[in-house]
Amino acid sequence: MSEERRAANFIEEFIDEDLASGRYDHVRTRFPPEPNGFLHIGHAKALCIDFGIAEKYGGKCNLRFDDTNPTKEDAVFVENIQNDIEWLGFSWDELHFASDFFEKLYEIACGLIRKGVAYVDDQTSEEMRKNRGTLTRPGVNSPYRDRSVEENLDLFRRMRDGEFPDGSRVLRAKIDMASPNVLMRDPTLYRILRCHHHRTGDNWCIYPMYDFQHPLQDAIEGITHSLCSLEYEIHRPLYDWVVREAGFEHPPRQIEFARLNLTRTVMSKRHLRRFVEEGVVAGWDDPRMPTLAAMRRRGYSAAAVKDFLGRVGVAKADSTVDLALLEHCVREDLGGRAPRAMAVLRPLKVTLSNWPEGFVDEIAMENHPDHPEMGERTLHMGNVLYIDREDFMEEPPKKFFRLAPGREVRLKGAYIIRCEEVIHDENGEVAELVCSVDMDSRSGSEGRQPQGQGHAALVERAGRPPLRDAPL
RNA sequence: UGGGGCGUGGCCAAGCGGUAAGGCACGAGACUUUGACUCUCGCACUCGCAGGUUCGACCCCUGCCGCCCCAGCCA
Repeated sequence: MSEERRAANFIEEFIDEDLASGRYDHVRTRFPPEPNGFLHIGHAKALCIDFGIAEKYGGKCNLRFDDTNPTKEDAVFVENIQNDIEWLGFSWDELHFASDFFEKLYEIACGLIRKGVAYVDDQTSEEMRKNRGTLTRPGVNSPYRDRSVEENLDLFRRMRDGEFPDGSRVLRAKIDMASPNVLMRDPTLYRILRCHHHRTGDNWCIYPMYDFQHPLQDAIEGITHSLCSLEYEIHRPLYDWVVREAGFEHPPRQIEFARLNLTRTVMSKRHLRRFVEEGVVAGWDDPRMPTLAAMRRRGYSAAAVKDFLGRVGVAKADSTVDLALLEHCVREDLGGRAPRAMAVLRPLKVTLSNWPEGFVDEIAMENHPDHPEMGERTLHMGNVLYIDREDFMEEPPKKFFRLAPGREVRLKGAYIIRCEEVIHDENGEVAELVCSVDMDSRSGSEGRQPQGQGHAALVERAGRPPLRDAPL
């Protein structure tokens, strides 16, 4: 680490501090998704931070699946998540699954019970909720809070052995029911849940909660900096409590940053999942989704996505980034190297009145204006073509330089045409245009540019080739 | 009315006591057979508000105001 290197954000400042103070002599981060859906652009931000920080400090980043809630998870998601990470160009050091550590976590839980800082609670979830108090009122201790270590150990073992029905008991941390931080009011560590797990099958009927599993897993993996989003800030005291009570020597340091929000974009996995399940979209990779799979399908490159995330920055203020920035990054990336194609989104029929009968011209169209090596394609032009309705106005305002009654425009790569007649349908809508074509104005020919309006017109836009190569 | 965070231009975001970076968006102009791209110029006398400390504050202190998160046997 060079001394002159300046921290690029507050996370790096913390890490620099830790390295300078000797708290750590290396950096190891982790990206910890729950395999319950596809990764979206918001996850990509966290991913870039996790992997990016490790890379910057010459450290390592692990990929870990926090698969502790089998009711929502599936193996297809773990496979897809790995694909997405690789697509972005990141390589994880170690690959872990929380489920591979269930036995270890169980042992640690027993250790907590022996220390007298965890107990089995028989209250119903309703009773627990009621006794937890409110934001402004402290909670009250569970009547089962002072069970003996032996009884707790026995009960917890029997929970694991499947002697009790789902939801009948939980293992809780014994902290402080009067804590102003509600999360510290004896949080649940384990719950009984009979559900087939995509990796451990039916081996377990008790599953650890995030607040217990996550910090321990970080500690077990030797993570130095556990980076996560702002909503976990209030979990940090509990995170530290768990790691400390479990006796880890070098506790990881949790640092929180603001998650990504984008204008006009639904980023909640809960809603995205609903869209998929209810068929609102065709799938997780439906082009309308904010998932990496969808963006890839739309032609966004990993470089563009990472460039965007880099420009967004890392901070703690809640924010909503303008979608225009993402689009700018994608255009900038694609603009210089993507082959061009023309399309008409809202077609308006144009008939050329003086086009030679039966003549079909072959128009050579460059695939990229700045890259002749990308070659060209051939479009076929006849007496009928389609332009976008946006490129015609019957009563053009001053700054409109495209087609209008009596005006000329050049069809990109082809001829100059003049609007001679506007045909309306029964509703008075413009239905078709009759234009004359200047057969001497073929692209490449000398000189003439459309006069009067001053500019050659862009008549082609996106969907369908305006110079069609097949009858529409 | 509890606790934890955050407030710099339309949207992000630098700034760490010495007199407001950068990007996106937007506006004006140049160029253009993609009105794209590119290029040039413009865009916070001011940093949520009000006091205070200081020669000097966005950066320090005090008090307000606003927004976000937390009462899952989700992560």
